[in-house]
Amino acid sequence: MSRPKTRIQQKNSQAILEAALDVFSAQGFRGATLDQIAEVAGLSKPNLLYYFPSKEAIHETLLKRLLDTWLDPLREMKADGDPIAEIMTYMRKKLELSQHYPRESRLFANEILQGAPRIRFAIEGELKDLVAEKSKILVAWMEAGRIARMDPVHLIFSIWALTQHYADFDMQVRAVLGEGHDPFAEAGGFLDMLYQKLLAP
Amino acid sequence: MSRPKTRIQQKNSQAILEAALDVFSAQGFRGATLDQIAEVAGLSKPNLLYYFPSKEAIHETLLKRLLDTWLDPLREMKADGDPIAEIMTYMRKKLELSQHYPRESRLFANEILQGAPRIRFAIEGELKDLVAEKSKILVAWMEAGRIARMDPVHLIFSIWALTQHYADFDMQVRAVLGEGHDPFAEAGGFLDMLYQKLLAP
DNA sequence: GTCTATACTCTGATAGAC
DNA sequence: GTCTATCAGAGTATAGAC
Repeated sequence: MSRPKTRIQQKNSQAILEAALDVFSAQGFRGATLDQIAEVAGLSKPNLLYYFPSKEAIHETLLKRLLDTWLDPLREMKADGDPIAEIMTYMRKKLELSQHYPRESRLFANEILQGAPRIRFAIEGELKDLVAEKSKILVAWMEAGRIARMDPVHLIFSIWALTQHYADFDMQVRAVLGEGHDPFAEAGGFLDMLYQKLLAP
Repeated sequence: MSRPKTRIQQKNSQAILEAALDVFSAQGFRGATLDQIAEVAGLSKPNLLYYFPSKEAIHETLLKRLLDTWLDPLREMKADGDPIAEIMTYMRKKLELSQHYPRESRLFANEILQGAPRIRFAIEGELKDLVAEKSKILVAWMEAGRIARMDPVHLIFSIWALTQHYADFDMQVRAVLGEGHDPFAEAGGFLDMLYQKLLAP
């Protein structure tokens, strides 16, 4: 994708991606239509295809942008910090992503649910490597007796599962809680408590 | 839906639902096509529509069947049992559902991700009521000092999130773990340990 | 750069023969 | 009950005027 040069191109490209994120995350790739995206973006359908060669290309661009945002919090977990604080911070940042970027979370969930046809390479490469790297740090902390011993990869899975649940299953969470709840605030307290107990050496 | 009478009708209806579960769970509602379902079921497309009036009807039938299976383990959690054993059993049964019925889990996940357009009524009614009922039991156990105090609804959410993750994100789990792992066996051990620590009074 | 018009394909559903 | 043929609508993408 060549980078747009004029200000109008920048603006329209952004509007398209923003609209596409709305629609793809809510309807899935096949469920989304260019008509919907064009309407949300305030452009005509052919104009959409002036900026991106295809529906597929829009989707691919979104997934690429997403991945970095998604992995950053884990990248920031450092071996020389306080183990429990580092893990709690990671969990908190993932929960904040769920809260503030639920569309991105659902876009990702849709993609993985369907076997990750478009980002399999990144899952099997970048993501797997990053988890392996951070698992070593976790194991070192365990061996130093600073956190409880457990499978480090499943510990990471647990953080993904527990935080993404609040974005991906938002509809269910809110329906079950009923009115007068702040799901993310409550989740923050609950998960703090959970990981304090789980990690204590 | 009137119940089929002949053996052939029984058999074909079952084959269609089985095939549809395959396709809907992997592709989502919009992503699935009647052609795909017909091919997997070994029938012609018009023949499919002889048994079910529409694509929508097939999907609806699947979701209806799913819901009972999905709620049964929670229904079985009894106030007069041993609190920790009851909760552990519930978690284990949910994990077994993820392991043995991953397609059902993904069908459900697809539906919730997209705002549960077709089962919203059941989420807001049956499911919400069941969770409220079981939350009372959990709170009673907490007040009796038999398990640690915490938000009972988020405790239930945590079980859903942690167990369904292994079905819904199966592709990611396996990719990150790499070869030579049994995700569900490892998850079982990890989650046992997690909930022992979390629930201890 | 943007729009109208349109080509072409896919897909859900129906008609009607057997 | 099952099949072939086919319709109608939706949806992606392109042509070409402005």
